[in-house]
Amino acid sequence: MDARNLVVTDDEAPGAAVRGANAGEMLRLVATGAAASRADLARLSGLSPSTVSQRVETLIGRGLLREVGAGRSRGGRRPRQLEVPVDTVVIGAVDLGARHARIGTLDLAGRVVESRSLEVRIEDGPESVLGTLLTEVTGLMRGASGPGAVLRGIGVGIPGPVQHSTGRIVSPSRMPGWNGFDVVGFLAGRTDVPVVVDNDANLMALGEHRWQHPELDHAVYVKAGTGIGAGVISGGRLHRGGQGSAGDISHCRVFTADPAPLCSCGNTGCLEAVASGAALVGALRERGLPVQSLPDVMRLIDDGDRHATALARTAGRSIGEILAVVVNFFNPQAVAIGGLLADCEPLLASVRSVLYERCLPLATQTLLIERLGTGADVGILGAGQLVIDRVADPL
Amino acid sequence: MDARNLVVTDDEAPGAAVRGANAGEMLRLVATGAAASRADLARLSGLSPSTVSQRVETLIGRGLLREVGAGRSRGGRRPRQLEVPVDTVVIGAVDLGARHARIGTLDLAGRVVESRSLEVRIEDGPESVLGTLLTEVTGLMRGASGPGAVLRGIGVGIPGPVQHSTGRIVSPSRMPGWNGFDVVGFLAGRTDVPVVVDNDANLMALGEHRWQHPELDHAVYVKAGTGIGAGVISGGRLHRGGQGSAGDISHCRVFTADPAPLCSCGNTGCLEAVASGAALVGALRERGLPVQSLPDVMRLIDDGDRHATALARTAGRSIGEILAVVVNFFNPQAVAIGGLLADCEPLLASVRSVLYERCLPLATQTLLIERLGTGADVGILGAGQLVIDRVADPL
DNA sequence: CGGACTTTCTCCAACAACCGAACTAAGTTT
DNA sequence: AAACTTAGTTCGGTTGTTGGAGAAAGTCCG
Repeated sequence: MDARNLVVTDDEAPGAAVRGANAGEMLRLVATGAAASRADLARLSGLSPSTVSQRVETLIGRGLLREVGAGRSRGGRRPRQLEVPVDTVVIGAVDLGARHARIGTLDLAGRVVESRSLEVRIEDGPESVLGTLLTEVTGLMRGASGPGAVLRGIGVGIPGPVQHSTGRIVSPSRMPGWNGFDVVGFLAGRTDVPVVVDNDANLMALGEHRWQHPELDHAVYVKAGTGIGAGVISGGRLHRGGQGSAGDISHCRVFTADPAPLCSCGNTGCLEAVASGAALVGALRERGLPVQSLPDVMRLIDDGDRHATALARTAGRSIGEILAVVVNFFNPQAVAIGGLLADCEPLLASVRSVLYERCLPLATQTLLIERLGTGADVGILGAGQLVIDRVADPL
Repeated sequence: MDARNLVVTDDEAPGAAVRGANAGEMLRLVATGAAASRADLARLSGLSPSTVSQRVETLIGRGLLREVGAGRSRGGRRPRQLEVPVDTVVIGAVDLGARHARIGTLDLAGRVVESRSLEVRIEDGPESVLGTLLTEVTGLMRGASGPGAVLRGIGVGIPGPVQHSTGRIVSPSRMPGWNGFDVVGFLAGRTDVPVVVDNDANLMALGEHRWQHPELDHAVYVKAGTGIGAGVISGGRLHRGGQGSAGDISHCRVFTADPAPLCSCGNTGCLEAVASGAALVGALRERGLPVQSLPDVMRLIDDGDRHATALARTAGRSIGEILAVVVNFFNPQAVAIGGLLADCEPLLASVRSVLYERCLPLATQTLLIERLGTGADVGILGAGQLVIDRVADPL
């Protein structure tokens, strides 16, 4: 009877040991102030001091990190402080939405330098929309950054299915004229820096995970806005699935009042047809209420309108229903809800309620259920992560 | 405009490059006859000849592989044939079920040497049941294997939630007296080889994935027997989730005829209360039909009983409903259904039908939906994989 | 003030896992 | 017999890592 056999070590989640050890994460640690020196990085990343030294060297060589004098002593030699060259490197990001786009510039830490929203008419087609946005982003960059700043990459989020490997859009539901469009190809022809494209919910997941839950292995991030989507983190990495459509829960069927609403996809009772912002707007208009868009609905709820609040509760229960299956199946450590609808407390409460009611206790006992911790910039933050990972890694 | 930027290489799935390159997989390649020599292994694993040579050397040194003369020439030097020492190394496996347990011995290739079923009374408690099964397995090993055979590890599957990291059982639903039991600790005290424990659906997934879909990155395997569970493969590896409860879809709510059946968990309308073997037995007995157990139900369906078949179809639709959410959310490349109920064609057809109806076309267009390709031994095959991965790796 | 710690960081040897090229070995084909 | 083929090893090199010695630059305490 050998004591060694008593210990069944858990198979380290793949990449878990490396987490915090890739270039993007090191930059973030430095930029957030979590690490100011090589020694700090060694402690936080789990790598040996020698390795950190080496890596820092190559990052400095690439202009992605720099030394800025000595810091305060902690009882020994003073650390040589590190800094991310915020003023010389810029990343562009676009988070395209249904009616609005969020554009921004980010520094190498993945932090937003400047961002703003602008209205877009998605039906103008990809060339027009993306062309304009690209111009806006480069304009933003030139305006905001120092004269020595260099654009190193652009990340784009699309509110529809994107094949991340090719950068193409695949049969989107509310983007006429965009089907099959090669976003990466189009943009790469208009700029000389790397371009990465992904689904908006994926970018949201990436942004929220890195900035709020970097330590979690498995998490689900739901974007409940005009449409409903989700981004999935598995093993610390974005899970895109076999066809890259993972997280697309918008057409899952939910329990509804009897004439199940018809969805744009042709099916009835889809989550999107019941719980999306578009569905709420539609339902309230049918009742003769004066709502034009989702913000109007939110205002009604804030004002305590019974019908609007009831609809929000129903929407929350429907989202919760689907998430209950997701939580049981996937057993994430966190479920976070973002998008405009996440600001609606009754909706969030309903989601929580259904999750606790319909999930295994084992799955919910340590489950975090929360509102997205990051604000309107979460999408471009995610885009920044994607770009930094491509630009900084491989070391 | 730089051509390099046009190429957006897909982030290699983690481990995909290594797949087929770990020790367990090399043994399997040799044992299945897919590879007979070092050169074959190099071709199939993607590793360089020198690396393969090296690895084979260490495997031979560990007694996990051996050389057996030269093979036929293919126009050049004759290969030095390799063989897995089937007669000197044995692995024990137990796949515990509700009323029956499947036990077996496997060779280093992960193939079953001998297996058989035996009845168990799970309510006798873990000490009694596991003690008996351990005795049976060691007996099987001594009987079947050559005199030089050495047991190198034991894998155990449990029909309930298992915390794989500790080897403990956590609040199982139909296993009175097993809650919190430390299976690994118990068995390690009675044998001197490594013991690994996991949920039965996870083992099924592991077995089916390795033997039927080793090339797939993402797949879902459903066990529809007396209970309903699922095993999840993500990134080529078993996904256990944050608490190790991933795949436990038995208490997801499904659409039901009006008085939603009460589940053992206290909720109503659970998948398990509608579509599990136990539920079918119960429903048919309520109608006064003479069924004692799931095989009786299967017989009724085979005989064309209307009620039984209708119930099976309903069960299939319910399973399909949940799987539709799973497929949309997870976007696997394959969904395979095993367990006794998978032999029921009407049920399988209903699952397929609902999946194609309720999933994104993008998610189903290349999705494989099939019956489990491996038979009753799939669980112990999975257990074998788990043990081999522990015994052979790290190289 | 000076010696004894501390902390920070670098240098170097070593290691693990891998690869490619050159080479040996042992065939077959023409 | 020469020319090719296939199989396998040896060896040096690459990459990414670690650990330890030790240099650099402090603080602290008697």
